Amino acid sequence: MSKKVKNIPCELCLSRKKSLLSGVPEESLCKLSLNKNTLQHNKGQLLFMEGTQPMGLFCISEGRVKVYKTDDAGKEQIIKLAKEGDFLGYRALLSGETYSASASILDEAKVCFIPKSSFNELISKDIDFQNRLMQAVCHDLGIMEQKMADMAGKNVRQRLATTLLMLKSTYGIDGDDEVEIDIALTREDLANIVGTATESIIRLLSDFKKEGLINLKGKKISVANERGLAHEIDLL
Amino acid sequence: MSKKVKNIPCELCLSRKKSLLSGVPEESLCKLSLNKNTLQHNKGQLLFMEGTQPMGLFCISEGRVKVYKTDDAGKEQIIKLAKEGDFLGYRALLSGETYSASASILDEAKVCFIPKSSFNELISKDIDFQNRLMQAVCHDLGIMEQKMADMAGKNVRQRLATTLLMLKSTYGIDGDDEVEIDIALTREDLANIVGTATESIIRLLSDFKKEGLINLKGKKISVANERGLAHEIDLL
DNA sequence: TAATTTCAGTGCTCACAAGCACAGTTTCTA
DNA sequence: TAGAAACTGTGCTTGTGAGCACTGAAATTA
Repeated sequence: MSKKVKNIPCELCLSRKKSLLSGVPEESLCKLSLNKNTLQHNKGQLLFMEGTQPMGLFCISEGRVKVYKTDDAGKEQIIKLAKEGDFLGYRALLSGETYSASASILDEAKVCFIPKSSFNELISKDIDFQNRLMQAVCHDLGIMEQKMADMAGKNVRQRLATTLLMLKSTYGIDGDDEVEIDIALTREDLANIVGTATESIIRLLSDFKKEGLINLKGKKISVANERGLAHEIDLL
Repeated sequence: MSKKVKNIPCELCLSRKKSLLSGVPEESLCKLSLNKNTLQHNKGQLLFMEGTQPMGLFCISEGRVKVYKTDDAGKEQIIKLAKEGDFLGYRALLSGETYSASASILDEAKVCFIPKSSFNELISKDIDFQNRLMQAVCHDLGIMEQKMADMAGKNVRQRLATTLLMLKSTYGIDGDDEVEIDIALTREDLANIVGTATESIIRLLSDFKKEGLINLKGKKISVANERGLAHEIDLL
């Protein structure tokens, strides 16, 4: 279940430094803090649902969230993963459309909800913030174009290698001679990122392990040979 | 080849009504007209290339343009098609990155080039324009997310049907009992939109024709049964 | 801690779609 | 307008990856 917890003031939030709010003056942050709500969510909890109207913006203070579309057949495609400091739901808010995807919690998370009006006020008053926001949206668009092209042009093996490298650089914890990917994803989640069947992911992960590219300890995946994985992507 | 032609003043341009410039006051438009250049391009001409630095914005006055990424193997994936009134290159300009794709002319076209400085001035002086721009970018992001999910979740037949319906609604000319798709695409272009091999497109088009969904007259494709095509997409 | 559910892993089969080779057609262009 | 080049169309073969059925392991929950 989700429950309301004591608000984490934006001006004191550690995740803020990683977010688009990092350059916003303290005065504006305090104002934001007054109007927002911090909620604690459990694993599996739905944050928002495809097709519904956005009422505000979500800012992740702690934990991980997956954003996904569900097709007519019920299969989900994960659009992106979000972590502490990330904004969610701004696309729908800014385009004036309904949510084009759903979001749900991957592990226990604290998420702040900023009402639409407060967000709009921040945008209109802070030109710098608005510019950074525009920059971020345009960057995201570039990422998404690349993902689209990858889906069309790369095979499952190449896409899995791409995904593992992305996960490593975002959620990697450096170990002795390997980097552990620290995010709670099932094989099914991984399949829904890569855009393939769960069985294919399982088989390919075990191939990668045999080839010394990765290591598997239960759900935990570690990258053992980054260059090798990168090599899988371009030339095969 | 590309050659410079007499500038089409923005305030008089017929394509402007369809563009993001439609709400911009005449005074700003005149200023824009003074600093821009109108160029006439032939089929095949490159407008900009992946990886290069954007120097300004392209606005299509006449004709059609394809925007595409080229992968390591040399295969191109068409990201989007642009027509009169569409802006090109704003993503790179606004994110401060290099072009993430190339653009080339599909048939004879007139394209205006607006230098970066003029575009930035317009943005900073016209809040309404900036808001519409943000809205447009966010909308594009939603489109691209959907395309990514389609690539992952739909088969080639479904994706071709989706593409044909999109082309119909954008480039369709109503005929007696069918709608002609009025854009000069080769079967290879179509394959590069759908994300498949040229042979597959050829075979599927001929299947669709046999099934009475479309008609083919040389390069021209006409949609004969829109509902039938739509039915191909969701339930199969 | 037993029972239930969810998740990981494996073998097997089959179909979609890619790729090659080649023939015929249309469109450039010299 | 003749020749070249680009594009369309068809047959054939092959491999990737999806889907099903099932076993075993791990994680929840009563």
